[in-house]
Amino acid sequence: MNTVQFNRLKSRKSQETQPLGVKERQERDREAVARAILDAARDLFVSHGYHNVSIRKIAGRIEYSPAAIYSYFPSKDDIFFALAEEGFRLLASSGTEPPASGDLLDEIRSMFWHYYAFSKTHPEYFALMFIDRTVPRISRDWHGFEFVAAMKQQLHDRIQRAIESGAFPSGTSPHAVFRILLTALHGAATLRICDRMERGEDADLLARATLDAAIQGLRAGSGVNCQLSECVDSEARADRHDS
Amino acid sequence: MNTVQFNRLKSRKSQETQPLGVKERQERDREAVARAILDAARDLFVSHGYHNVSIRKIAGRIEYSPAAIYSYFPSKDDIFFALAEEGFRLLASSGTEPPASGDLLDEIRSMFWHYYAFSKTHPEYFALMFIDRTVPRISRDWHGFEFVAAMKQQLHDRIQRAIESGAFPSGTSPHAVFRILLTALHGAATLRICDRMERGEDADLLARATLDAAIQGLRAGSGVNCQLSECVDSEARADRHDS
DNA sequence: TAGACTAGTGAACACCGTTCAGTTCAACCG
DNA sequence: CGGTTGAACTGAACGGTGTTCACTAGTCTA
Repeated sequence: MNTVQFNRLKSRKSQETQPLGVKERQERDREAVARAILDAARDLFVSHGYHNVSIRKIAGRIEYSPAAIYSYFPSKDDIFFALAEEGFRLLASSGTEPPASGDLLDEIRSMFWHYYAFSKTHPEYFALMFIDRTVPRISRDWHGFEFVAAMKQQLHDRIQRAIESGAFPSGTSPHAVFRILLTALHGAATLRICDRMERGEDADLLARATLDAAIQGLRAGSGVNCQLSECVDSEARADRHDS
Repeated sequence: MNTVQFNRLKSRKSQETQPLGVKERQERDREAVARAILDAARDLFVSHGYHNVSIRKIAGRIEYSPAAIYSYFPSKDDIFFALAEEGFRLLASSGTEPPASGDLLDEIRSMFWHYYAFSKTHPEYFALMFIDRTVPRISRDWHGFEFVAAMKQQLHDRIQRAIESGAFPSGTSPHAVFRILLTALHGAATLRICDRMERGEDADLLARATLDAAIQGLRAGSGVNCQLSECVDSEARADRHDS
């Protein structure tokens, strides 16, 4: 069953024939159970790891039968997708506030560092959001979250200002800086989470060194004009019109 | 059953009471079947993706019962570990030959690029080797492969020579360069494989830009003296004694 | 109060990794 | 040659997975 059909099923009885309050209470009940399912799923996957979460265990924890879950979520993947959205919200909500240290470059560094820090404090969320390949919807749809776009915009703006202040060579694409730094840190984060560090290697040090090297390289003029994606074009054009 | 017990089981009948040739033939047969199992597993996992490989499907493909597999491999994880080793051998065998272009920096760049190229030509191998979190042995044991160490040593040497030639600031740790560049490219490779690129983004361009930025940053002196891991110490000391 | 509708269940289906008693059969020994 | 051994292999099972569906119990509407 696809999501459209499922949503139709959820609100099949939408003619307002009930006295006021009944439908609302039913809706509240539904939402409470749905939330309980997500809470149980989150508990399991945060503490026991992201595999090891089964429909039956979730159902057991909320004392429902496994089949009941399926009238709240069309599939296990959708539960994980909802958790991923939760993760993105978590990342965005804790990462939007820059430290306002005065030094633009330091601010940028610490905002990117936040991405890596998130991978440490919420490894299971991070794995689900950025590494998992079993829930196709995540890789397809995560760019659609508006709070992710907002976070990205904040970083873009700050990078733009850094370019204007001369921290990066003029003509540098803010989006390219954004993607390159994120990619570098993403490497460090995934190496750590997937347990591919060398023996005795300090993950934080490697992450820091890789981020510093990438920033330094960009300041030195690497990738100044590279057009990494189509949307760079439009965003860059918009930026140019704005300023 | 652990591996030691399993190996003992494999060669339990090792008293030479048979006429010459019989034991050899039996051993050859065993190896042929083991190879057939790995071939079937590889076929399935290269073409149908790394999940979607089940013992029952492997058994079906070689027309054995699922239980038969377990007298050749102690568990499914061990089959995947054998495939991962195959992958590391593949990566090392195709990556040891540097292009000898004359420019040391270009040689280094292209040897690292080979890592990223491997992630494109053998995505399932790459995912199993560097991303998978379900087969603990891989993350634990892959550093032990001697051909991996050899490949690493080659890169270390080349980086060392680049430092001596002035391409990187003197005092730069070859191991730090190695890890930082690998981390940066690893980010690009995993973003691509896990399908977390932006819409319309060119993965190769991002990888190239990230690698270039990191190289440029290291040339500019970022991370010159950072000690990323314990073995850096010993290796760096050995290097110093060598030269 | 009769009918409609909903949430929830139990049982089933088709998979999965793994184990084990039992069969088959080639190789060995007397 | 006949009997014995032992390895290879199988079928069936165990406990697990995601998912579906006929059905029940119970609440709300008319």
